Amino acid sequence: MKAYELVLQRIEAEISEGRLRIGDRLPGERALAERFGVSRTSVREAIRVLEVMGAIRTAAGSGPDAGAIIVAEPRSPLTSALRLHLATSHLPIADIVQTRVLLESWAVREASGKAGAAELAGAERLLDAMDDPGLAPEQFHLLDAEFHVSLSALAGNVLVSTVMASLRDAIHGYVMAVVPELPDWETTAAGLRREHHAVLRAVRDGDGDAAASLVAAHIEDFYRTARL
Amino acid sequence: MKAYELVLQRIEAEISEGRLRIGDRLPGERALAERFGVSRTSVREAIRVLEVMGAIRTAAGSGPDAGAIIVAEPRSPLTSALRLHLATSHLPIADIVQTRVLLESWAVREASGKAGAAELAGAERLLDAMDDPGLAPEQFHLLDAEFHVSLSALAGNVLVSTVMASLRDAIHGYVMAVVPELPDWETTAAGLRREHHAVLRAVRDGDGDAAASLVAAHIEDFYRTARL
DNA sequence: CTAGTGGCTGTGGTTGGACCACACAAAGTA
DNA sequence: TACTTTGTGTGGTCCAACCACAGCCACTAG
Repeated sequence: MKAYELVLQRIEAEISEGRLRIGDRLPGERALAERFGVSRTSVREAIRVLEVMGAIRTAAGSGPDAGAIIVAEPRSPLTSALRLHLATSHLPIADIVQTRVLLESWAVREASGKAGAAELAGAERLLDAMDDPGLAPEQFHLLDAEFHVSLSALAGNVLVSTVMASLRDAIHGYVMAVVPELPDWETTAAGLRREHHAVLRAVRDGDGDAAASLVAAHIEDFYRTARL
Repeated sequence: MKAYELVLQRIEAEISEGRLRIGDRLPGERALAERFGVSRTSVREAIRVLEVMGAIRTAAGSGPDAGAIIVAEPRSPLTSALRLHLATSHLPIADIVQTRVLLESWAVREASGKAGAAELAGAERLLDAMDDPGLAPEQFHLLDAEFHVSLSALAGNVLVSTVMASLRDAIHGYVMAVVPELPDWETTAAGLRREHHAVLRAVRDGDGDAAASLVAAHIEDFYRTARL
């Protein structure tokens, strides 16, 4: 077994057994190297891996925020992995869109009637912000992504909403590359706004079936228009 | 920007632009270090990350299989990330089960009628192997996992089947830990076998709705029995 | 002539040591 | 009291070696 794998295993075990919890600080790299009987380099490789996996956050310097701190950021590793495998062309964009439709329509159906006014407030605020007619496409899409993610979060499934967010992040670049090609951005945006409001209304009214089919059509329409 | 991030970015860009394709070999670590103007250490950290992300495979020695080779193994990073975040207790098992039900019932519905005899042959062979009454629980569950994954693959969505496989892998340890607690393994196994055959039959007959509800009940039943 | 053997070479894997930039904390100073 | 300086511990980076490994190749014993 490689040295960094050993370190990885040991640290993961400590997290698993609850000896390390979120917010805790790992010992310094030099201390870990000594404890595990490996070089600091190997410890660093393990730390790197944990960092890109979203399990820890590192910062130099001293003080309470310095060092390697246990966090739970499941979104970033999913996003990176998706982006990377999208790049190898072994993961068709069509599959991503299909998965989005699947997850998101399930989420809004699940959320319908279940989500109270307080939970819906965040989504409404995003829609309000998107109503600004002077918004640049880039800003619009960032808000759009946030809206869809917050909608998915209403279903209360951490995994689903995390995957949703990662899917959005991973294809964001592709979407933005295609926006300038659109024949009429203003018209497209107006349609998107209208559809967003309709979806949110269905969720608020507790009409799960309507919300699901609306959101599915909304997503599929956009990708058809964008020819992705 | 950190040095290893720069290396990561450059290599990812080369993959993205098609200059590096699956099966290609990366230049040696020493050569990359010189090309990017960083130390070999930083190159190695980037390589490590790409490795755990399932984008490359490394091997020492010489010959055609040695060095860092571009691969596409999207399953392993998802599995590791899930396992890791499962360990931090910020990802409830219930969410994973719910997601499994969601994805898998969609997959079998999609596959119903679409999958031909050739595609179904693999799944049937697995069920035959699971009919062996002397099978140990561990072996049974490995075959079980394979069956569910091959079932999901029938829908033809790479992302969905990959996520499915990762979900199974990530919770495999939890499942195996609970099997010895079951009051009567043989009875449980018999039920699982029966349900598997029923699901496969529905898929073969093109009855998507039946297949979806059968597989959903199958999964939920098992986790209820296992009290996970 | 063939089969085996040993060294050569290039690969990733690992180590120890050195230095840097950073950020806070504490001691010193106006 | 308020500011400045110094100290200390953190991660970030680099370097120069050495190891283990695996293929390749020339040499040698049969």
